[in-house]
Amino acid sequence: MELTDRKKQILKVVVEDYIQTAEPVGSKTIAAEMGGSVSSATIRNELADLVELGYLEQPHTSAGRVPSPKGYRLYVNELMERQKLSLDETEKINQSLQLKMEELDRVIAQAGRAVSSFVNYPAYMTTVGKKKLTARRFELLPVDERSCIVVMMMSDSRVKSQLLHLQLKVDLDQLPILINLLNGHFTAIPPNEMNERLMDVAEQIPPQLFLLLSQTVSYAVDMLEEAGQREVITAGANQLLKLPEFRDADKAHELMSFLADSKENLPMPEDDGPMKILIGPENVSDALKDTSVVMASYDIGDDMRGLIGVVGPTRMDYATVAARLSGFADGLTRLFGKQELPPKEDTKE
Amino acid sequence: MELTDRKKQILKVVVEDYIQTAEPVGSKTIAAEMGGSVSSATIRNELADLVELGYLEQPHTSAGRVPSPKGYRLYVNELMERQKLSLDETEKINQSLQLKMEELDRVIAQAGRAVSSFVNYPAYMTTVGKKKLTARRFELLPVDERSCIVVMMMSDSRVKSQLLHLQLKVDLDQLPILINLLNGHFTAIPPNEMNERLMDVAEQIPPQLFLLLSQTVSYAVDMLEEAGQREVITAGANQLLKLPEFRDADKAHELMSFLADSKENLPMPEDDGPMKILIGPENVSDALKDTSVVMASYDIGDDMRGLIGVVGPTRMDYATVAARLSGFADGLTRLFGKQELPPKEDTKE
DNA sequence: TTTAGCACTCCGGGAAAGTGAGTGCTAAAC
DNA sequence: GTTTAGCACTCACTTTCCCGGAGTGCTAAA
Repeated sequence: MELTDRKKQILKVVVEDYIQTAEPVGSKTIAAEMGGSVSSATIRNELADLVELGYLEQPHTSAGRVPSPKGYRLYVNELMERQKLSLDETEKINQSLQLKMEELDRVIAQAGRAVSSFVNYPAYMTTVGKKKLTARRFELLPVDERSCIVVMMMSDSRVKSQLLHLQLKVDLDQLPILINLLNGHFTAIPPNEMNERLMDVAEQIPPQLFLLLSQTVSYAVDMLEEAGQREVITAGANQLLKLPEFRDADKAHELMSFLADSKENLPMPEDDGPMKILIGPENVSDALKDTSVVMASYDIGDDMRGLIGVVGPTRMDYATVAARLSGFADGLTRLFGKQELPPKEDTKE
Repeated sequence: MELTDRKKQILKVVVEDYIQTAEPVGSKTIAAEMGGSVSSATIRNELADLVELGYLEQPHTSAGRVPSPKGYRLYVNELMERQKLSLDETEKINQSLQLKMEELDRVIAQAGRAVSSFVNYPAYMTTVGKKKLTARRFELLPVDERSCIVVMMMSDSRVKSQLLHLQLKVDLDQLPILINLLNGHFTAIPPNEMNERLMDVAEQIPPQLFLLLSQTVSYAVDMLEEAGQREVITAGANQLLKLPEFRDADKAHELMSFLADSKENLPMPEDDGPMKILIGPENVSDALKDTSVVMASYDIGDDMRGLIGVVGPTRMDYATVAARLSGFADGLTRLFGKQELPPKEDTKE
């Protein structure tokens, strides 16, 4: 059953007023805000209906009205005006994304901080990739007879490297053999198969080479597994404390702890479009039951996507947050698009 | 003027009781805790003296006593019993330091989280190194004609690498020339001199090689500067909210914001031993004026030291925190000592 | 269907009063 | 001189009570 236009307009006013003030909104205020075309008594009748229908709630008998999650949902879906970013804001976003291309994690972390301080709510960020990460190419660079550098290029074109200290001296002439072995047998396979593969090739080479090989492979496995698993970082949790709904230390603590160590259970958009909003009880995690989350995703390249989420009270300024967040998402897509380097022939598996 | 033994004992009881309860301590409680050898009236006389001398404070006329910073200082210097870690605790610390040797930053961050959750206060971590970071060795690995991998080993033996996308095609045969150039002219000099040096060698090579060279050098400069500047990470800020002194959202917010973005102004021990305690107003930063900080440092190797700090209310459990923190510091020293790999002949400059 | 009017509800703040932990002082005991 | 018991006093904290005001729901008129 559709709401009348007037009811919708009233709902909109209630939501927007409540978002600003965090105080229940009374009929008189609404009447004023609607330009005096109707009296407060009329509004009261409408309000009673809206409560009846579940779009609004009344903290107690003689208080104003507060939007319910259902109310927010309707607001977000139909009533909210999609905001455009001002030039100034776009400018600011781009400025905060003037990042040197460093390691991916660091870029994301920095962007996360920028997002959080730009929307004034805590933010979290992570990445998702459909394909399993594999090694694309190995190199071994001799340093001295007791150590060498492993370089591994991964299927997402990131390059990782580390100094390895060898248990045994290795003949430098034999390094090419190892490199061939690595590139021949250990590329394009998922990390969990690498140890098996290691057994397969064990007989083909002399034992002292095998030691270095297994050290290298073990490093590769670690790296791939670590880079492949989604890490969630959060930023700006302290922003919560400015909000009246989190002045209660217990509430704030609960949510902040949740944000601090939830690595897995933060909401992620699996399927649909670039933007998603979860309101209050729509969240699965208990800790988020009376908060809202706005999420956006962006392209990183190589079939990876990045994800930004913003957490706030249900009384969140959805319009502004959504606008700014998608501004950031666009900015990040552009950032990674520009710096996206490599050809990626071999990522089929 | 020295305090009598009894005064000291009373001070100790007050501090330890207050640390536990966060409530002003009364004469009766003290008398009881001292085994009834003296009456509460006697204690009251002593307390009055201790207030007079500035070791204790009285929130208001008819309240119990609370230690002043001066009182805590005496406690920390003389009265506090150096705690030993229980086997169980040592075990836990070691367990939480079972880290794979990954990138330094990540290891430190992880250790920071462990520290924080082990002492139940926020922790911050950073590194300090006396010498300027330089490049020790370069390598270029061709990928295809439009891209190659730069590998740079730094003077602290860390290895960084990245895929570079080339603006111009480069003849693979010429890479060795570049590598020689890099290793000959750009090692063991601080990053800020690299651009000058780049000018110096400009004439020696053909222009299209120069482009790749300058790209590589620019990457090297970025890397060195970034790795050389101390980054401060914080963990467990939410722990604050459990403490009665931070139930006030404004106070908590102030300190948490300070921790979140203070990259420079957190206290660092410059000189002295492995452990340092700053109490309340002994801190320089305003935001820390009524908090205390316990710091420890540990060896990373290659003339770098790591630093762990713990922030809490002046009413901090100094004995326990100090013990656990130094447990961690030892653990980390051992961790880095074990995995310390390389020979370091060339770090002289 | 809208509006004005009115009695009613209930939150929030502030004053008043009671409670109790703890003190400082005095005078006696050791 | 030091310690102790006794006692009146102080002051934060809690509870209770009261009141104003914002906002409601209902009714009756427009």
